[in-house]
Amino acid sequence: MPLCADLTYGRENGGAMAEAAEQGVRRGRKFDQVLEGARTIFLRDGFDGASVDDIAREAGVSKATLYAYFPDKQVLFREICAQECLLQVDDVEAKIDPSMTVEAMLTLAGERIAGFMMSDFGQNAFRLISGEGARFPELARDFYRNGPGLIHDRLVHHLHHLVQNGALQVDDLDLAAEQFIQLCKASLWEKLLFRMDHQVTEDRVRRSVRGAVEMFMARYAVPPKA
Amino acid sequence: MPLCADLTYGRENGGAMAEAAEQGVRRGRKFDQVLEGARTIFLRDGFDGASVDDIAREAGVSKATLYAYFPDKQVLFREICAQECLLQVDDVEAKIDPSMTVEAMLTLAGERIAGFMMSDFGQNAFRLISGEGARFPELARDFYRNGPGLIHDRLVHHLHHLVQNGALQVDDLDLAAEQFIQLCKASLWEKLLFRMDHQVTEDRVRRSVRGAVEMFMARYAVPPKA
DNA sequence: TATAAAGTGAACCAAACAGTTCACTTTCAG
DNA sequence: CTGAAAGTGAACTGTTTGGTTCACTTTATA
Repeated sequence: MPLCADLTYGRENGGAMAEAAEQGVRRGRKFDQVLEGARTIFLRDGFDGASVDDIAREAGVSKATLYAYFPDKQVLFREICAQECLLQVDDVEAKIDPSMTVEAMLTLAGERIAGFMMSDFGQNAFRLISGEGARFPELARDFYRNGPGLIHDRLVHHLHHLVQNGALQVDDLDLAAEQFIQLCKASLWEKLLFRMDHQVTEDRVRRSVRGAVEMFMARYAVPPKA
Repeated sequence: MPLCADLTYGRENGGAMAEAAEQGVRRGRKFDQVLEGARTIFLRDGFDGASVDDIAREAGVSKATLYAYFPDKQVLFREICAQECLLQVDDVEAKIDPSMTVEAMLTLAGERIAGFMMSDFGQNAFRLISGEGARFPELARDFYRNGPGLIHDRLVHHLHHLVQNGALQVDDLDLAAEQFIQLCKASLWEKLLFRMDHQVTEDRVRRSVRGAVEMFMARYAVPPKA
C-alpha cells in the first residue's frame, strides 16, 4: 500500500539545486550552462555516446571548468537525471479540482500522463534510463520512484477518494491505477519508442485517452441504481 | 569447453539462417558459437558496453575467427537482433484454438504476451533496442514490426473474427488490440524495466492478465440480449 | 584599480577498444 | 595420409576518450 500522504509541500525552487551539493559537486558562474549542455548531449547520445568534450563544447565551457564542478562523468550524469526527475514531479504536481466529474478528472490526468510520456524528453529519458539501468541500478530506481511511481501513487490517492465518494467501485486500487496509466499509452507508446512514428498529434493522444476513460468507466463505474 | 567438436553437422536452424547470408557474413564451423556468445554479451552489456574481445571469449572463439565471419561489430549486432526477432515470432505464432470462449482466448493470448515481455530476454531486448534505436533506427523498426507489431496484427485478426462471430462489439479494432496488450503489462512492466522488481511470479502475471480480460470484457462484450 | 577567484585552451597521459596480420595448429574430406 | 580450409593467439595499429595539468586571461568585487 502506497502511503501517499498529500504531497503538496511547497517544493519551491532551489529546485535543480536540491540534489546538487551532495558529492564533490562545486558550483560557479557557468554551472547552469554545464547542466544544460550535459542534458542536451546525454539525452541525445546516451551515457556512452556522449563524450565529455562534446558536452563541454555544447555547454560553451572548457573541459577544465566542467571537471572543476564535477569529479567525473558519472556524477554529472546522475545530477542531470535527478534534475530531470524534479521537473517531472513539478509537472505531475498540478492540482486536480476535486469538484470535477470522474470522467473529467480521468481525462485530465490521462492527458497529462500521456502528454509527458510522448514528449521528446519523456521518450528520451525513458530510453536512456531504462537502457542505462544495468550500469546505474539505483538511478533507475530513483527515476521510477520520482517519476512513474509518483504518478501512480497520486492516481491511487485520487481513485481512493472517488471510491469513497461512491463515484467508482474498485477493489484493487493499485491494479486499477496501473491499468489506467497503461491504457493512456495505448496505440502510441511502443510505436514512438521504436521510431515507427516521429511525432504524436494532439488528436491521437486524445483518442487514446478517451478510449482509456471509456474502458475504465465500463469496468469501474458504479452501476445505475436499480 | 572445446568438446563441441562433433555437433557441427546438425545444421538444424534453417530459420535463423535466413537473415544471415546477406552482407559479407560468412559461415564456418563455429558460427553458432559466435552467435550465441554475442547474444549473451550484447544482451547483458548493450552495444557499446560489449567489447568484441568479451564476445570472442564468451563464444570460446578467437577474435580472428569472429572477424572472419562478420565484417564488423554492427553487422554482428544486427544479425543477433534479427535472429531474436525470429524467435519471438515463433513464440507468438502458436495457434489459438478458435473454439475457445472469448475469455479463454484472451487469457491465453494475454499470458503469452505478458510472459514474453516479462522474461529476462524480453526485458533486455526491449531495453537494448529501444536504447540503441538512435544509432540503428531501421533496426528498431524491424524489431517493432517483427515483434510487438506482429503480435498486434495477430491480435487484431483474432478480434476481427470474434466480432464477426458476434462475441464482441468493437468499433476500433486497432485501439482495442493495443489496449489489451497494454493492460496485460499493467502493474508489472515499468517496475521491472526500472529494476524495482527482479522477478515476476506466475501469480502476478495471472493477476494482471485476469484484470485485463475483465476490463476488456466489461468494455467490449456484447450486452446480454433483452 | 588591485586582487583573488573563476574560467580557458591546448597539450598530454593512459586505458580501452575496433579491427588487422601472421606464423602456427587443428580439422576433415577425398 | 595428405593438403587445403578453418581456427588460433598474440602482437600491433590507430583512434577515441576520460581525466589532468598549467600558464594564461577574464570577471567580479571591495
